[in-house]
Amino acid sequence: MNTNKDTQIDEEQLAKMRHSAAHVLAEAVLEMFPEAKYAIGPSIETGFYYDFDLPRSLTPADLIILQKRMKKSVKRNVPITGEQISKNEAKKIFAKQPYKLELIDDIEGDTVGHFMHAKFEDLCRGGHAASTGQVGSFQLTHVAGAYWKGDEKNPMLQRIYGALFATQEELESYLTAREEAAARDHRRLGKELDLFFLDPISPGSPFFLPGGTYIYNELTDFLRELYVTYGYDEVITPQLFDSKLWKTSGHYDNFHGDMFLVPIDEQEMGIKPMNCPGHCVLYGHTRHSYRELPIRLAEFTRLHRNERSGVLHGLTRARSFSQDDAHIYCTPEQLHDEIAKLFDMTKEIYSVLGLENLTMYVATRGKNFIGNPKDWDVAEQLLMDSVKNAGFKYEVSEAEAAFYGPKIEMHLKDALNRSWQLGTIQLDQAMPERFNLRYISNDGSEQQPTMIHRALLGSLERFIGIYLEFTAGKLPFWLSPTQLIIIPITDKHIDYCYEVQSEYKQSMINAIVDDGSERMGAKIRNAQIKKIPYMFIVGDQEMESNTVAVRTRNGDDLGQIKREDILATLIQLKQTRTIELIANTSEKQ
RNA sequence: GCCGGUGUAGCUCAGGGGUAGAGCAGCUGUUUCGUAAACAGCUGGUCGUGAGUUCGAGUCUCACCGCCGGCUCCA
Repeated sequence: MNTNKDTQIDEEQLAKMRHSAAHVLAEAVLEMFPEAKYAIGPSIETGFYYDFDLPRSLTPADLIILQKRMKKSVKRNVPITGEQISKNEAKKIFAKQPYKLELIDDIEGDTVGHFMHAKFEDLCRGGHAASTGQVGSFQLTHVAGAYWKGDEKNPMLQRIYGALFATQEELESYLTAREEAAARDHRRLGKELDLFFLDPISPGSPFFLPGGTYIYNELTDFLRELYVTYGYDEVITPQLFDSKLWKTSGHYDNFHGDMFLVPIDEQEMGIKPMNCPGHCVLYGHTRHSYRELPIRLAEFTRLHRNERSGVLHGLTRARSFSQDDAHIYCTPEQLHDEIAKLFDMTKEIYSVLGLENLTMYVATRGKNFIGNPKDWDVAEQLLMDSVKNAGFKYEVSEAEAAFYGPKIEMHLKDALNRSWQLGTIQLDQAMPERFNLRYISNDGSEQQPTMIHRALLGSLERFIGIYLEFTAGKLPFWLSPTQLIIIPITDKHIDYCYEVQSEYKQSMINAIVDDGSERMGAKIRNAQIKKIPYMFIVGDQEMESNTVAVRTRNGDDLGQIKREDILATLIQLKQTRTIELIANTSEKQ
């Protein structure tokens, strides 16, 4: 039930409230620091922020003070008014505000918006609540550094973030949800479930424990099955290449800062950040007929990128990672169908994983690019048509393409609503040109193939990270490192447990026996914490009737089930890669 | 890389100039139990690293490293 039915707040109104709260925040900051320089303060998805140039760094205590001052301003409930004024007039008003002066010059036209409430005035395009009393419920959350105009060459300002919602209830539920999201953080789950860890001895390079490795291998097994049906050939290429290769590919000029370069004897070599140049060498190693095309080369080997220290983030942003990478070499005529197949494959993969909420972006040519602009235009249009034909909605991200071609990006959000790019499909005419790749056409002439770079899950590390957050660690049966734990009620049931376990091992289901001296309740609790999909409880009754008592990690008690029946069910669950656990097998019979 | 925060046992954290602590985990016993924590004992730390201040430094200063939140950059 909506408690405020008289005041249904839509997104637009909410944005106005958030933007107004930013003004109230700036007012409070200026009261506290009269010499403060203020920059910009927009509304964002869950609230607002405002950037300031201040004489000292803010502390958490400052936020409490600022919030109190803001609440006072809200209580005074003064009207927020605005008007258009001439740029000259505005420059007088903001004479001591360098950031505002710069913004005035940036704005097109002769006039700018001038908004004020009480004594506070701001340069602003508008969109406000009527008064400070109508900004909703908010809380200042944190301070962070942010470059002026988002450019790292500019000075760094202090950005104060606030959460804001129409009602106190919504604000509180947002703040609670944020706290709960921490429990789904893949870095935390990685520790709790013994999947992986990171050690300062190699920053940004995860150690995969047996459990994490199991997930990784199950994913690649799944992809390899699809590679058979979709006609891919898996290859393995070197890790380390003479810098000549990176100069040919263009990486040396465009990706230099992100590469690990090492001197070896008299030459410089580079550890591969991508597989494409190696695949081009492999393609160019032999002559190809048009009859062989498309050639689809897949590779899972490790890539290394020298990510700047401040951006590393668990599995989702690592220096060492691998991709479900492949490069497709085809004729221009085949391009359209190849891309359509890629979307079929994408849909197949993501539907098995239960991820239906991919956001697609088409990224267009940026400042750094190789090749000619006309080819880019054609390629960009082809991608937009293809993604539409595949039934996906998409957005355009201007100037976000890789340097060698436009791309489709598939994004998903993590537990804290941060968006990450997973899969990508990229078109490339430039690299075949640079590597002088050819195929013999049906008229005997040499032609240049088109190249598609594609990774559908993207980085496997990043994917595993995001997927852990999506599932809160309750992985589907087939991806669970431990699928089944068998719990004896007393020691005399242990032999029977091991007997059951050996059946499962033979069927390639990962079952363990908890033969410790704890009580059954404690063992169940531990299994629950480890999010093991199934628990079999075994006591006298089960031994006598040749059954096991089945319980799921969701707390469902399925009762006693014949050993052969539940085994068949679980084998099927694994083979079909079913996402949900079977809550009650009796319904099936 | 930049701004801010932070670093004490495997994990979560207390201790803020004067003998390094708790819970959980681990180990050893005891307990043999029917669906989310049995009991007892024991082990475990160059307090991120290095300098400095001090009679004395987890504690104060500085530098470096890692991590966390942003910014920038990207799968």
